[in-house]
Parts: sequence; structure tokens; C-alpha cells
Amino acid sequence: MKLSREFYNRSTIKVARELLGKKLVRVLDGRKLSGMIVETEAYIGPRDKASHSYGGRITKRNAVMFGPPGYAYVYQIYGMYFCLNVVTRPRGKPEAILIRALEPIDGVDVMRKFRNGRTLTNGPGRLCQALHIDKTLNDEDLTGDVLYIEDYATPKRIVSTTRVGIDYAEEYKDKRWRFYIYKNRFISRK
DNA sequence: TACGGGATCCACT
DNA sequence: GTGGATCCCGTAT
Repeated sequence: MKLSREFYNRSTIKVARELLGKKLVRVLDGRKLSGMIVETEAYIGPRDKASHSYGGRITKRNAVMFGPPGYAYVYQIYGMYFCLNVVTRPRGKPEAILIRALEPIDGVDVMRKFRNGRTLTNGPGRLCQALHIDKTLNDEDLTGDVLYIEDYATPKRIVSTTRVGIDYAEEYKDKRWRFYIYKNRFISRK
């Protein structure tokens, strides 16, 4: 079953943990490209120094984070990659969850083509390439039919640890706000 | 209008 | 383990 708006309208940490084992579906030209979510990171703005919404600053890039829950926040990084986030909490509470890794399920042949034979979905930039997710999906409604998340599996054991690539975030860089499925072979790093 | 850096990935050593 | 790719956006001028 497709996750409802209410699923996303809760504690971001809780949603980040519960997204593990769910199935992310991207519909492209009538085909389903999908994977099980195996790794996530929570960004708890405005207080979180690692978050784009730190300090409550609204910009053109991060505006979706300040909107209602259940929407996709997609941004470009390092000039050539995209990252997919899921917005949580009500309008005005700029929190989101970065999807960092998937275990491929449907449309693997298409993903291989988009990834040019390289590893498919074990990293935020890679999975966006595999599922053809780019800026045009920013602000996409996750309760719609283009990009959505649905029930799939229940992880046996979840690991919580520190987030990746946020050394500048001072006291927030040590928060254990990254979650992954223990021993899953598709996580981006331990 | 200019400048600097980034929630990454890849090739190379 | 290291450095380069590559460009948009945030911030300051």
C-alpha cells in the first residue's frame, strides 16, 4: 500500500527508521523502476547545522523543505549529481530525510543502462541516476503516481550511526541520524 | 556581478 | 587513499 500523507507527518527520526524496508517506486515512460530503501539520513532543521534549512533560512533551493509533508526535495550537488529527500512534518517545519541507498527490485535492466554498467543504487547520487530522478521531480507529491513509496518488507535489525559528508556541522556531526538495514549488501557505507 | 564550496562519484595510484 | 570533474546556489559585494 502507498504511504499516506499522514505517514510523513510525524517525527522525522521515526519516519527515517520506518522508511527502511519500504519500496521506492519511480514510474518512467509507463515502466516501474523501484528498490527497497536500505539507508536513510534525517535532517532536522532549523536547529541541525548539517541541514539545508539550518537557521530557518528559506531559499529557492530548499523551499520545499518548508512545505507540507510527503513531497520530494531534489537538489543538485557537485555540479553533476542529484540527491532525493523526503519532506516530513507540517508546513513551516523544515525537516527531511535523505534516501542514501536502495536494493534494486523492478526495472534493473533500465537502471543498468542509466548507470552504464556500474553499481546501481548504493549511494544518493547513484540511485538518482539509476531511477532517472532529477530536478524536474523537485516538489513532486509522493502520494501521486510518478514517484511514491509503498509497504514492502520489515527489517530485522536497524543500525543507527553518524551521517556522511557533514564534517562542518559541529555538534551535529556526531548525531546518529543515519539509519541502515544491518548486513544489507546495498548500503553505501558502514 | 563575483566568488567559493558542496548531504558525491569515479579513476587512478 | 587522493584528487579531479563540473556547475548551481548561497552569500557577500
